[in-house]
Amino acid sequence: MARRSDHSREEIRQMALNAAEAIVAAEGYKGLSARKVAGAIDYTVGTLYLVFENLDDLVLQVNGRTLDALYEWLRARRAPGTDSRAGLLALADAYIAYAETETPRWNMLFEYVTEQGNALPDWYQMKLSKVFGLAEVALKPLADHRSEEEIRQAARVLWASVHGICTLKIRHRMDLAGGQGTGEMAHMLIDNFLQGFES
Amino acid sequence: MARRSDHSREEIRQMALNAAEAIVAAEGYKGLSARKVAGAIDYTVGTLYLVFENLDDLVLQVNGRTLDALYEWLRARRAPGTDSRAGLLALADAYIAYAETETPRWNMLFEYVTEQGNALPDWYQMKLSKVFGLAEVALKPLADHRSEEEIRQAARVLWASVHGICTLKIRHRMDLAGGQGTGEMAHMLIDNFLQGFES
DNA sequence: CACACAATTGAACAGCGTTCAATACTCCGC
DNA sequence: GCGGAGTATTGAACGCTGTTCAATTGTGTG
Repeated sequence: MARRSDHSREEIRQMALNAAEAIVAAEGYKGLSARKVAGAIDYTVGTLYLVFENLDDLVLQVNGRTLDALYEWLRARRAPGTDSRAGLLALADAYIAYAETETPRWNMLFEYVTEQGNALPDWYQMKLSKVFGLAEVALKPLADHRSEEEIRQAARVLWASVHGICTLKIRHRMDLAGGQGTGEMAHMLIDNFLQGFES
Repeated sequence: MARRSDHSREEIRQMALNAAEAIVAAEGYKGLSARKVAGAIDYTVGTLYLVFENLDDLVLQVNGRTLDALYEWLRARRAPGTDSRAGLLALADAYIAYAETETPRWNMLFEYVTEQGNALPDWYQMKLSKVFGLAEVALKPLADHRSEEEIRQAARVLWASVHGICTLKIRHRMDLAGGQGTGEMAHMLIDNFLQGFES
């Protein structure tokens, strides 16, 4: 076996990330293991640890790719040239659709918790703010009487709120009698929030 | 050893739940293990499996107690006899304070995911809606021109939203430059939402 | 006092993340 | 073409995990 040199370190990295994504999609976050990923790309665990610091590092890098995919998904679905309200509703619907379509992958985005409350790496924060940026842009049309900073803050509040609705629904923390759907809740949120924010 | 009969099954259950809570508080969700819990109450793993179906069952029951504790925490901190806005702000602040004070315990509440998208047991849903009910009560003073159902929905939307803000902050998904604090974000949310909801 | 019953144990199994000495290979200089 | 240097790769090993269940031990009853 050893030293086949068939793949560069970067190729192995990409193969491993692909394999990890497939495993997560098929078996969920908990189904992921170093031996499974290694087996799927025809290498052994040892090789994986040459390319990744540890399994958390691998998960973080998969999450990085998920953030990229999420950004593209949202960008492709935003409502162009419409008013703020419609733009935000489209964005919220797209986010919800992503979470429901790619649930295990989306779940992993938040199940990964840094130990000891350490911050996430810079490149990860950048990808996150790129996603948040979409909400800021959608809110911009209201910018005439609100400061740049206020818009940024409102965008983050809305984003976090839609995310919360999404989370509780998908994790079955809102399976209550007479409950609304995720989309309805997000619309109710945005409609009422914007009435306050516009005035 | 065997059959000491020192403790009833229910006593063992309570002792195990206490021990589990202490372990989670000290080492976090990932630090929890059957052997650790068993060791802490001077029994062996086998006994644990007489009392709990499996470790997920134990986690679920710890979460049940956490929901009870959270309910009491919130109830003790709500602002009595004030208007809706103040009441909701107090509730949000209390929720945020609980999450920040009892972070590992609060985290476990949502890190536990049912496999295959199965719903959570009824007794768990009951505890959840009891907590949500606090927001409904706080919103009630606006009930004159809104239906009971609308209030229920708005309460859940607000709850999920505050939860979302809390989650992203605590999991470091909003450590962005110039970011506001959790409380400020929740206040911005409630203030703007209520302006829309009241009108 | 012995028997039956049930509470309790702890070894066993398969799998986990992680490490690292040993191996197998490739490439370079001769 | 051959030997040696160096590195990519392996896979066994360690201590941990959840879970099961035959074996053991203590208690209460007849």
